[in-house]
Amino acid sequence: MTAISNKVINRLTLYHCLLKYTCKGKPFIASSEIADLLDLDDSLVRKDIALCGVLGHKKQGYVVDELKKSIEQKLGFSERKEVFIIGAGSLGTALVNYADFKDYGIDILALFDNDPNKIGKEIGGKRVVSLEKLSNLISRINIKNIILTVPPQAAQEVTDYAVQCGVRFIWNFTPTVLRVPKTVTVYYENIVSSFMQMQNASIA
Amino acid sequence: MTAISNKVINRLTLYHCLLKYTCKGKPFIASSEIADLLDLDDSLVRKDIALCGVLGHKKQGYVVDELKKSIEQKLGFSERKEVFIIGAGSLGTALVNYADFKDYGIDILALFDNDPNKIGKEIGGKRVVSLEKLSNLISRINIKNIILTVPPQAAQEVTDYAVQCGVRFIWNFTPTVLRVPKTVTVYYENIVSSFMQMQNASIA
DNA sequence: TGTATCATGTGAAAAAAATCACAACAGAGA
DNA sequence: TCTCTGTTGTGATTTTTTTCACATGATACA
Repeated sequence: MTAISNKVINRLTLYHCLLKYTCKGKPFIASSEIADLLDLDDSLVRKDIALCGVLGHKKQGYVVDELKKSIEQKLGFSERKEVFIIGAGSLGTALVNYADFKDYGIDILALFDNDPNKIGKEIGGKRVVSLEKLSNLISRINIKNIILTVPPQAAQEVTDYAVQCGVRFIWNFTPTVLRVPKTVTVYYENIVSSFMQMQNASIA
Repeated sequence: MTAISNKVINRLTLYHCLLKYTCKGKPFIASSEIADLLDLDDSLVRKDIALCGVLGHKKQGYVVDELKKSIEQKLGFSERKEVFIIGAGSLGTALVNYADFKDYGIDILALFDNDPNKIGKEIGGKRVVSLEKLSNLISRINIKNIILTVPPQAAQEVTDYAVQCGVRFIWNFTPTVLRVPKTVTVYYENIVSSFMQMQNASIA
């Protein structure tokens, strides 16, 4: 089981979306179809698929259902991943409501916030809890992942606290760079950068 | 003016966040500081910075203010980019409220939706407009960019319509792959993939 | 049954990205 | 003033990623 690069993860996830929504009902799909839709080289698609251990069929392509399941397995979609959201603002709310998360095993347990008007209420069926309780809850149910959707000014402070509480992975939706110990992984969901990359595509 | 790769754009944007929030007040910053915070090689940081045409100072590093401005210029943060959001659900709402967009020149003009309960209302200070009016508005004010935040089931249909209306760039927040003509660019904001990449970091 | 076709699977080559290594030299401090 | 240090800037190397090219062989169809 070789490690697989982020680029491959990204593409496999897109193939999976494609199989899930675009190819509904089709029994087979060719690498060239996937490649055309995503503007990739077809041999690259085949190599990605090979990493999932799926074999295609000459003159037919890949079995959609099998390929979809193999991607799910390879990327661990069916393993349950419990997550807390810190910051019950509109982005936190949007993520709680992101319906597809459950198909990927991403299970949001609760939201945390400091705002007394929000604490105790429910958003998207999940309870909003006082940030003070984070420490307690993390140790009790051993949560490793948090989604950070607080205002940028508060990001580092909240991060320090979360790290102290034992968090291991921080999915950072704030436009800030976080100072964390080496044992903690920050993944930057750099929304603005995405936009710039999109615009760049016009030149490239 | 050489074209610059998406990876570089991504990193430069992060450097910019860092300069904006983390380094407030400091006059200088060394490539090694940036590298440490972002877990990169310092020579890579220097090469990225060189692409912006900024020169550093021996034994001191880069002038924070100058570097920040140069990144803004290189990535075109100050050029105004007008955008429509299609889909006034919770994700659309979150993006309208994303305060930092304006610092990057991203200007959301309006939201579009089919829901009669939403049409005519305001979200985050922007008007929600009937999707039917998209064609008209696009041709009148020549909008090129849309943010797509509709439910995945509706994504392709709305995309077809938007393309027909003359849209050039689609920032796709839905977990779907879109069929578009070669003249249209889709940028996939593959939220789930980000999470998987984050988890992957534990192994890598 | 035979043949032509078309999609796979994969080595080899090319391109892109990152790392290494170090000369240069400005600045700090004795 | 002199020396030492720390940081830049960059050429060379390595690693990673992508593309190219094509042999293989299953399938459709006559």
